[in-house]
Amino acid sequence: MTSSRLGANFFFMPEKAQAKPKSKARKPAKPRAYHHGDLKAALVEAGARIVERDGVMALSLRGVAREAGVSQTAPYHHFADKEALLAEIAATGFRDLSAEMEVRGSAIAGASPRLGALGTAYVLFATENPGRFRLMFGPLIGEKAAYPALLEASLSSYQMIRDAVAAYLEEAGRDAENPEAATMAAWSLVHGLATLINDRGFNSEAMGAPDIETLTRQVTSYLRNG
Amino acid sequence: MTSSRLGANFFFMPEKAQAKPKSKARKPAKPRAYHHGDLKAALVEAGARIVERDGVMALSLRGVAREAGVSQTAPYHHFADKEALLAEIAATGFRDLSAEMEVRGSAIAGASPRLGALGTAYVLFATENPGRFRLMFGPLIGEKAAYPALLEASLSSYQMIRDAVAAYLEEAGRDAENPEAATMAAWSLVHGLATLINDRGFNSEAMGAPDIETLTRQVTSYLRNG
DNA sequence: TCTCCTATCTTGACGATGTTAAGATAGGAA
DNA sequence: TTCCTATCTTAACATCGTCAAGATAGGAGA
Repeated sequence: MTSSRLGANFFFMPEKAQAKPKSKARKPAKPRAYHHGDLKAALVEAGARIVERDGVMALSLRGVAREAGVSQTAPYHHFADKEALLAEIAATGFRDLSAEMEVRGSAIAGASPRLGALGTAYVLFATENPGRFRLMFGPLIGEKAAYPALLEASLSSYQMIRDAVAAYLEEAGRDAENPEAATMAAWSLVHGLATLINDRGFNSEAMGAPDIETLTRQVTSYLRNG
Repeated sequence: MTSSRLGANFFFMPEKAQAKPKSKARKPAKPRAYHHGDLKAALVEAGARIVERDGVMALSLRGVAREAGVSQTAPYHHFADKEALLAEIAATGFRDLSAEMEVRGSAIAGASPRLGALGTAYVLFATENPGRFRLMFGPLIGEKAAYPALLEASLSSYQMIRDAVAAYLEEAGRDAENPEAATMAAWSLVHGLATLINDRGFNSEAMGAPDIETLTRQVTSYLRNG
């Protein structure tokens, strides 16, 4: 009953009626040679494709094998189990995230706008790759630290943000502050924003933010203005 | 390679070696009467119990039925499918979240500390009920807006935060600002923090924050000081 | 060049899961 | 007391993750 003021524009509201992909096509893409050139990479690629096309919950090991045109148990020669494949896909997500932050941030001069660019890159990556983003932070991978490649890639992303935050603090003459805590605040803000956007937690237009970049700038500005 | 500076204290690192619950006990709790008094509520309760005990991924419809001491297809007389059950469990999560925010926030006088109390309540709820929290925001429930009870409960929680933020802005003489955007910033911050804590995104002790309350206060303070 | 070793890939099978179909039961309305 | 219907059960199906055992082929050593 307390929801009447906001109406249908906030929180978990569907923006449009969206048809489920479902894609019942079950054709084994291509009959390949007996020894696939680099099946491991092909499986990761196929898995990422499925995750973005049909969603995280529609990702099955057998489905990935089908998409790669290979038998159902072939993946077990390259991954210990399904979770290991998911971890590898999630790792590519962190690598792509880092790359996108690098692209958007490296050319910018001041530490403050550079930090903002990283935040924008973060939210944009999340909204453009919602499947992998959910894989990277969702519960499908139980113990994420158990996968070295995933851990390495995620630490690398963290490090980029941390360095940008530290530079920001230094530029502001606040070297004494704990950069870890400030990093956590910055990361939390963009991460929460990305998560809420992906879950359609709210309608960005109702906030006067026409696109995600503007919205991100708008929200992150609160970290400076209070 | 960029991870050497932070070492093993950040991001997806396991805090302790944690044994998996696994609980292989398969006893049908109790032989009940043919017509269960209120099976629907019992199923939701059993599901919530499993989700917190064994994790989100270990939650199966058949398992919930077993826990409730009922046949495997009995839930279908109360829920359309598994997702509908999950949505109901997630809805109880939002209701409990709202209740905890109410308890921690209502007694506090000023709008600013009250907002801080809500944030603390939010993070505490997430860390004390990680299973349901992951259900509430994770990918297991695909289209969350399709479940009226879940939508209603989540909107109610949103409303509480929004009201607190609006009061905060008013107290600060900033009525002109868009409360939606400020709400999004506040929500994003605590939501991201809670998510990252639950995924063991970092070690709170390394940041000089002995407990979650202190950590939350520390991180949220950046929203005021920049 | 030929042999054979082994990583790679296959088929076949098992238990568990979500879900549907069809039948049994019981509590209350007529 | 009769019987209607919501509630619950058993049986079955396709799919999933995973293991076991066998087939294939590409390259190393002769």
